[in-house]
Amino acid sequence: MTRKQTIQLEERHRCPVEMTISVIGGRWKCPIIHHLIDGTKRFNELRKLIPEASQRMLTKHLRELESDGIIHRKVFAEVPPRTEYSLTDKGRSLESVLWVMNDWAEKNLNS
Amino acid sequence: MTRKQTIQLEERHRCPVEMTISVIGGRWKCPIIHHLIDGTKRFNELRKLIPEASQRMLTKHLRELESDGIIHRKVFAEVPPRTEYSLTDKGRSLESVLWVMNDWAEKNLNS
DNA sequence: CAGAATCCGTACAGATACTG
DNA sequence: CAGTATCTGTACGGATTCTG
Repeated sequence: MTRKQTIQLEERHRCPVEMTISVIGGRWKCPIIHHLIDGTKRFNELRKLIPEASQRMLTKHLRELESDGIIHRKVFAEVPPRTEYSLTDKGRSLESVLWVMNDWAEKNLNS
Repeated sequence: MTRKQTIQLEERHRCPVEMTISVIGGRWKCPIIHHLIDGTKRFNELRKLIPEASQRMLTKHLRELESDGIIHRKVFAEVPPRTEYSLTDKGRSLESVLWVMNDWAEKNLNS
């Protein structure tokens, strides 16, 4: 077994904290989750709410959040197409975690 | 001003949650903090405790944690040189945050 | 409307060699 | 011992164009 394979193996069982970071750590994942806490949103709504994110990155992060079970993606077979994104129960359970991080930052990073 | 407005306002710059992630989000920062919770460590001790990290990356992340005020770096003017790393108060205050993230992952990412 | 595909520059990360 | 310095590869992110 090569060193690279060993590392990749170890990467699979990172510590839980790092797994949490990998779920919420993307540049646009916090904004996405935050806006979905307010309610279901369509793709272009999210684009307008997070204009700094390119469409490619928004799509990518939405797909990652979906495959991590944080958000639900519902596609309507219509013309023109419509897609609605919403938080899953797992996604909603993240809210308290985010608040803890939020409060820590406000207390300790008053820079 | 409501809590929600606070978040949205800061989001334009970077929301507190993302600031927290930027502090602890590096590949080796969690392992470093974790080992320093157990007590002060020298550079080569950390290398042995986190062998998968290259020396360059370990140094880099230690410096970042230092400049974020999470760890303290004490250099002894000796030959051979000795450097001791320890958590600051701010660093120790992170522990509860990490536990919240840890617990969330264990509950929700049992994959 | 909600994306997929492509191209491209930069930042991040690893390996190796060197040093006070 | 505790780092630098350098070279190199890769992954990330942005901009643009195309499509069912």
